[in-house]
Amino acid sequence: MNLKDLAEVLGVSQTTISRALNGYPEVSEGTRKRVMEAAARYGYRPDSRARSLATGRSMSIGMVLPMASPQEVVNPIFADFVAGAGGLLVERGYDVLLSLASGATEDEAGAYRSLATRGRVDGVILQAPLIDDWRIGMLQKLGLPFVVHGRTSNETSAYSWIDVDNRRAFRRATDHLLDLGHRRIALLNGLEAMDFAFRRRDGYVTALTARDITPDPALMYQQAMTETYGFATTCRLLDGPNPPSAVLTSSLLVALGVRRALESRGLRMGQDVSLVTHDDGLSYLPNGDDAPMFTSTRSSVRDVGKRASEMLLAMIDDPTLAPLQTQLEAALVLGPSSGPAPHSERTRPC
Amino acid sequence: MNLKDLAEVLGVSQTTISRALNGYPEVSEGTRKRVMEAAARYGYRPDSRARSLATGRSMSIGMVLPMASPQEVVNPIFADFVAGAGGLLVERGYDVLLSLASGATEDEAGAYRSLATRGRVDGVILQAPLIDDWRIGMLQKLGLPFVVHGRTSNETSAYSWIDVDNRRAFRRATDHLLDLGHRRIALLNGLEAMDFAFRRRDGYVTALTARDITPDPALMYQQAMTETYGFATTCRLLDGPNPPSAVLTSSLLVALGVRRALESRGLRMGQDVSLVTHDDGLSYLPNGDDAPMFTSTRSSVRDVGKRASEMLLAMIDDPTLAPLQTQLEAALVLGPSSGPAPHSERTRPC
DNA sequence: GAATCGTTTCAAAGCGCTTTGGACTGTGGC
DNA sequence: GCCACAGTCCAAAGCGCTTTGAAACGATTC
Repeated sequence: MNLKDLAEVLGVSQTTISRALNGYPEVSEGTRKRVMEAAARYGYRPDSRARSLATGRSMSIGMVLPMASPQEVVNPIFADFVAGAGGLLVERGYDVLLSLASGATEDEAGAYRSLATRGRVDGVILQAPLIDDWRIGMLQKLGLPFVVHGRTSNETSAYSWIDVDNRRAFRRATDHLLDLGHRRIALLNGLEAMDFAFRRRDGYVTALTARDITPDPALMYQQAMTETYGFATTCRLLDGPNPPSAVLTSSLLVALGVRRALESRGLRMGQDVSLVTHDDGLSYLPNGDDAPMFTSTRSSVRDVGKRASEMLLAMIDDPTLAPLQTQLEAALVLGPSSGPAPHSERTRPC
Repeated sequence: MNLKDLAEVLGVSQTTISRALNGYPEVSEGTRKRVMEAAARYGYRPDSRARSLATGRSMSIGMVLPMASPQEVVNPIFADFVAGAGGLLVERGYDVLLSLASGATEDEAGAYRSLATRGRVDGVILQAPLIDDWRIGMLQKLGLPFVVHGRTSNETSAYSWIDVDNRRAFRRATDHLLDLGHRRIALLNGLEAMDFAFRRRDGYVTALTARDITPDPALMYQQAMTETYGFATTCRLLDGPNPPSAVLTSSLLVALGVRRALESRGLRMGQDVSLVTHDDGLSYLPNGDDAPMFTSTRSSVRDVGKRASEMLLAMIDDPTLAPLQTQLEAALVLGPSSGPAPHSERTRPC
């Protein structure tokens, strides 16, 4: 059942139906009611391709998901982010168009270009920006509204982004540990080509140097954020000559590994060794059931998704809008995993 | 730059350009070359909405992502599944249209109906089917090609699905533990409204009864699959009067929790208590770095995603195709987490 | 030289919607 | 009785593509 058929059945013009259904005032309430009832009865829904062609709006926002090679990690934040954006998107009638791209730069560039020039989406959200990210310049050239989830340090031009203050979060986390008397604090970071990881390290380093502690490269690690990374690295650290009394990790998954390393050698978390982690509030990875198990810098990815979609839709509604920037603060949530530094440190082999 | 402009520039008809670009034979090689060069030079890309309107093909496949309430868990499998499907989709020029829906049944139904009747997608993939799932009947009525990732036990009609043999996998896992002498085996399952969880329990129960062991309800749990669920449940079990000597879990995340519970009380995994888990091969949750850490029933979600997309595209190419069914076997991967049942069991408080 | 044929190209008719500009009512003011 | 004016409705022109049916053109055949 399409518009033409429905018009015939009702004996009115297509214009009238379109107007009635889209809430225009130039149609009497009686007609509107008749039209809406008929539409419901016959299950008529306007074809979105045709509508989109006519209006120039596609009613969907784009995201490019790089398919990592089998060894690489697929963005674990993705589903929660989209779910967070969902509320507003549903309300406004938007869908998410997911364009896959191989890891290759040119393929990913092609994916963005394709989204933009073929009119598939009204705007895009860019995930996981790197310290140097060509995608931002490219999207600017394409003239498509976009919001970056995160930021790019080496980008001087103005663009819209939403980001947690990762630097501050990790500075606070580090300060928290320093306040507790810790002096040797390990950092188990994510890959530092990612801008967020870079900023976190910066916050960590800043906090240390502010207290005249020289950051020890032997305490700083960067790797894809998995449980085994946390475990193995912590074991190595504890076996080393000068083990840390506290660990700071970029992901709850890594923190789980750190905790395992501690327990495996009978060290009490929060007493013998303290642990602070970043917590994205992922739904499948809760930080404890009611009370938190880890002290964490907490920032909900769902919430970021929600706000990012708000920003993007605002920009779509009004393309003349100046770039929007939203900086969020991560909460420092205290849990039992951090406590005063012990006076002496003793370790057993892993 | 659109088709009309390009035709003017080149001094040929729109028809010719369309044919040249889409590889039709009715165009001389010379013209084709000229057209393709011009298209590249001017960055012309056909508007996909217009093309889709003209061809009736939208070149995208749909998935509905229910946005769980803040407390619920967003499908953690999602990103890896899509990444798995990505290779073929990219190659064939398909995108994924993600329609969000609140948890409410009617909203989700609306989302599917909308995808189908508005012509937004050429087919859909259905995730996480329940034991009783109205969505299958609905998609059949809508007449849109679809593939279910998983199955629905209470559905008699024929439909296309791809699924791991969860029953067999858990039967084998249970048999493996039984062979090792374990008699009290706990099952930490996912929510059993989900069909996969239901089948897993069935496999587990079947294996037990085949050896004249009556399944003990006190050893069977179902819950959203998180680390704390594994931890807390295992602690409770170990504190109970008759603790299990082995645990079978539905997710690596849960297994991590079980392991923590064991370690927290000094029990050696694989010796004092054995552990077998299902492993979806999620990229951010590897089962060990090179050697597996857990004995597991392994089935790669990425692989399933790849095959599911193959099936769906085949059905889209040929709508007369009879429903396709693919059953995959999970590999039983041996790791250090399972070993012979100890003769006597001793536990300390958690 | 006319008829036939294959190759290459094109004009125009969709696809199903929105939206512009205009037409057609009935009302009230003068 | 005429004009202005809301209030309703409609025909038709897009949106940018694909695809049908036909035309133009040499080349080939008889």
